[in-house]
Amino acid sequence: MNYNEFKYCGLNVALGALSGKWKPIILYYLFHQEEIRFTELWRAIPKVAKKVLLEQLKQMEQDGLLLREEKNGFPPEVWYRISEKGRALGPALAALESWANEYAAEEVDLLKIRRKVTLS
Amino acid sequence: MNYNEFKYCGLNVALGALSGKWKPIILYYLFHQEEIRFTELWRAIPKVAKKVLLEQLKQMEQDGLLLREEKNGFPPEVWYRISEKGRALGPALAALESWANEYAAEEVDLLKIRRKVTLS
DNA sequence: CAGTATCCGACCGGATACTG
DNA sequence: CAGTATCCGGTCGGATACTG
Repeated sequence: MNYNEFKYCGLNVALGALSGKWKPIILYYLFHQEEIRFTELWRAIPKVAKKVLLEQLKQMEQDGLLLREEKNGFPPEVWYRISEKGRALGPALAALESWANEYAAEEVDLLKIRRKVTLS
Repeated sequence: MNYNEFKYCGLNVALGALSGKWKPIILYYLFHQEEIRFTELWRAIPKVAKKVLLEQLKQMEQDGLLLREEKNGFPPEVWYRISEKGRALGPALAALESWANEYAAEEVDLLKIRRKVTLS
């Protein structure tokens, strides 16, 4: 595999779909809650700006990780749920987590972490 | 698991260690090449600035993903190789890759992707 | 050859106010 | 309530020149 092949390889696609400050925690709630309303999710995650949360949800929807259901009416009511594609990420996420638990047991203050996962 | 626990969970640690534009491709070479010299790696990855490549290698070394061996003398000669901890990421990376191959078969132009994976 | 020092642009995430 | 519009600051990555 040379560089040009690598650019398109699946690993980068997967990491790209996970790239976003709040996506892991969003996935966590979607995995454990079957269906969650926007404001509920927003309140569950303190310190995230509404705009940013919406951006990341939109990206995840475009990537097919979650489903967005809008129940029309007023006031608006939007529910998010994990998609099949998103749920299929479960094993990979579990593998990452168990790796960290085995090899990086020390807690890390993630408030200080700020590294792109982006690709080229 | 509430928000504060989540901040420290293993998934975020793992994604943090993978967060960096060139880390996946660096890992690729380390997985397949046993030992690789800096310039060789640099030449293998076109379009990456030497400074940036060094930064990411240093982060990966600090995270314990790779080992850096400096053979003193002149000219300097530095070899990088995967560590045990780094190699242990293999299954998780393979899981991500197979997920992408199954669910995101369409190729994506990664040159256009630029999303942080960062955490909070 | 490996690494450092600068400078810079782009982008991401944060804060706030506003709309339908 | 869900979403948009602005504005802003920090940080990451890119380019280049330089050093030991």
